[in-house]
Amino acid sequence: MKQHLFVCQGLDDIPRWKEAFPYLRRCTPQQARAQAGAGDHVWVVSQIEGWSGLVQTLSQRGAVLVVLAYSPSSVEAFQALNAGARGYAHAFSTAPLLQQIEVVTANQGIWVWPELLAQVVGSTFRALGGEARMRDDALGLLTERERAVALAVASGKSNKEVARDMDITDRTVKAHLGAVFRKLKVRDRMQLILLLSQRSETTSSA
Amino acid sequence: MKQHLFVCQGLDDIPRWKEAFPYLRRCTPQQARAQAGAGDHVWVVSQIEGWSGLVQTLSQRGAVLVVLAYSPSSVEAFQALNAGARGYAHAFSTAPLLQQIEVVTANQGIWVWPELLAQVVGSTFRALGGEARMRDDALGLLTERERAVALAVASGKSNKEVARDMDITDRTVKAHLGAVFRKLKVRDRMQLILLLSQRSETTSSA
DNA sequence: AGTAACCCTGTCCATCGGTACTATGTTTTT
DNA sequence: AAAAACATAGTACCGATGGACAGGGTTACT
Repeated sequence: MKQHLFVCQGLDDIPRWKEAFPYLRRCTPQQARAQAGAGDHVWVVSQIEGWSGLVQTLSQRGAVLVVLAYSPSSVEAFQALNAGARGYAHAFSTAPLLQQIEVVTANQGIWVWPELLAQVVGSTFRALGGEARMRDDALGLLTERERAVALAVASGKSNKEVARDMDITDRTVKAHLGAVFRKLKVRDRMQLILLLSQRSETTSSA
Repeated sequence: MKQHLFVCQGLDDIPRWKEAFPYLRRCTPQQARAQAGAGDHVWVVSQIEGWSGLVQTLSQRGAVLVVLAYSPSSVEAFQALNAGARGYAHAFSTAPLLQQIEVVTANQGIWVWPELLAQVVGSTFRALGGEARMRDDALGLLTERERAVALAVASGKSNKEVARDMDITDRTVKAHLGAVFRKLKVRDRMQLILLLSQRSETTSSA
């Protein structure tokens, strides 16, 4: 029989989840690794250590994986999907939404947090489209200068270094960078570098 | 009322489709463009000219788009999804499958031709997922905890997040991280992530 | 002329990040 | 037993970072 496992660290015990799935079982990552099999639905909170490894293992085993995030990000969503998850949603999703996600994933569908959908679709399927258009969705949103700043920062430079290289003030660099963060929906330069390096990685291996 | 439109050129008249959706209406691209609105389900055969433009227009209008292909390809799937389609399937899909797709897309999900999905999901990117794997001289220098911290940080997490995930203080995270920087001879987390992603690239190609 | 978008700069401020130094307890090695 | 390595955690310091807010200058489109 298909079982519903909910993998969390121990603290989170949200009534919403039990409300959505009364037959749901909480368990530790270890238990999930031991018990989950093909056809099972496994919900994983992205706060647990090594969640992506767990997702990868169980999804290869044929389980249906959904990753729940307390603070969703496009980068993490990308990682989740690449690890084999079929869903990526906010951990505070309402019961009806959780049920909706269950319906979708049970039917071979993919469910991604709406705010991130465009981003994730762009970066996930970019690998198949060739390198010409990858600048279009992510970097295409940016202006000339913003793009320059983004690329410089993504290469590991500090704001000051970028400022010196571009012959502008670091205030201006910060201004551009702020716009980049907003447009690409990332929260800091670390996530920016992850987002931007994904394209060269996936393209190079394609 | 939500209507189901089926956009085709004129030749295809597959019984399967009507079997799956008795209330489905066939129409031309022009009719679809004129009639389809928010909430409508529109199935578009990728053989019609300018299908991606149509998909884009209607999806922006709030319609649910599914692209049907006679010879599915990853590139075309990519185009479809980027144009805003929520589904991409084989035109000869069975009636139950079509209904399944309808369920998924009606619930904000994405449905992609399974063979293609495997290709996408299974492709590349083990950069940050493989914490279980012992690899690389660089990470080999690190202790267990240092490696865990390094990988967590390299996946874009902040010190606090890593601390929470590993159930230790952020001071300790800093301590480990300091050791990582010293051992790997990098100045900050930026260079760490650049180093690690560079490594996983070479590893994946090997 | 007016609106908008972009580029540049600035201030203020809260937080984060990295380093230095210290310290305690555990395990392993010598 | 002594030494070394490790994991944890604390304080203190200071620069880097990112957001909020406020401008001024340019170009382009209406």
